[in-house]
Amino acid sequence: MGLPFKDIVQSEQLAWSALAGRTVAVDGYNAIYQFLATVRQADGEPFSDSRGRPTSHLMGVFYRTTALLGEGVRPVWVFDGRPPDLKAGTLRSRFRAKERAEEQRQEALAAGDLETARRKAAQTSRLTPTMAEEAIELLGSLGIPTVRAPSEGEAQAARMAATGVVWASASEDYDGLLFGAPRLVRGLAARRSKGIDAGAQLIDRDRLLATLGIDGDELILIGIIVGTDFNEGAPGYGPKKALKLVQEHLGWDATLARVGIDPKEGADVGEIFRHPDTVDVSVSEFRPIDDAAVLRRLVDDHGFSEERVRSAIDRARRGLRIAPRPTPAAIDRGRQTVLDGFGGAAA
DNA sequence: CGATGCTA
DNA sequence: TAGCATCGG
Repeated sequence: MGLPFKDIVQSEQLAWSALAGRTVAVDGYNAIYQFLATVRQADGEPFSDSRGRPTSHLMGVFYRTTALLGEGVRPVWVFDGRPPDLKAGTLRSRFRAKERAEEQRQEALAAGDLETARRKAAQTSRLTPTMAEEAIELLGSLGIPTVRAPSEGEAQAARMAATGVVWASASEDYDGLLFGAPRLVRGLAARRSKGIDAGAQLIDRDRLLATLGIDGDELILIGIIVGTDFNEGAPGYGPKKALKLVQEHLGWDATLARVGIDPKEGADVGEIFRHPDTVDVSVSEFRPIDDAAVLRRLVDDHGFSEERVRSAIDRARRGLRIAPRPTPAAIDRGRQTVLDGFGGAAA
């Protein structure tokens, strides 16, 4: 995750009005990690209930979902399954980075440097299975469809966008473009209060490829050169240099040879992006919000303010009255798409 | 992060 | 009521 594509990808501003009525696949782990890192108190401590159980993930999922619904955006939340074996190295280094951040937090604390301690604490966040389960259960009470991906959530979301089950994939990471998502929405979290009708940014994959003068395989090639979750990348190559090289159209093998990436490794990583492990879901409908269940989960179980929860639900319900725009798949079949549950996968 | 309160 | 501060669990 986190391909450094910012410098080579251009996006267009997407107003909330352009998103209203659209269904998007939200990368759940991507979003929840952001919540764990940023939904914190001034002292850097994550939120927790009276029994000490973390609640930052629930706050983030609840308020973001109700905010999106309030704008008329219909989010299907997609969660990771088992990571590909090739991701082991990335997972290991993330684990080490967390350990290092924890040490640095302790040091900063001992030195009385609260600002650094707070920053380091944000980097130690761990997303536990319990957190994911609680988030999925809460989304269920909100009537939101959730999908458990067989492997990478990012790949599953891209597949859903590619098959037209949803209009776009929503994530802060660019990986979805390599997985073939025709539309990627970034910054969906952007606060409305900040700008007038701020909305988000849209990256249209076909337009991007046309602008760069490359094809989908070559986009994957750029990823492999700069490094992905599944390989290290070539030393000395950033996105601009990689793009320039790929634009020479030397071909897959010759390009990898030029940057010194093992052809077998390149082929394996390319295969993950071209044929990721995904399921074709005929995903589910957005059901009505079950107020009592939401109140029980947030207010009774975790001590949320009933007034705040009720007002967020009201906001969401107002947005749900905005007519859904048919997804591309629904248009293909000439009828409204009906999404169902967990796509048949265990949740 | 997103919601709410306070201030001018 | 826009813009900033701080609260939320």
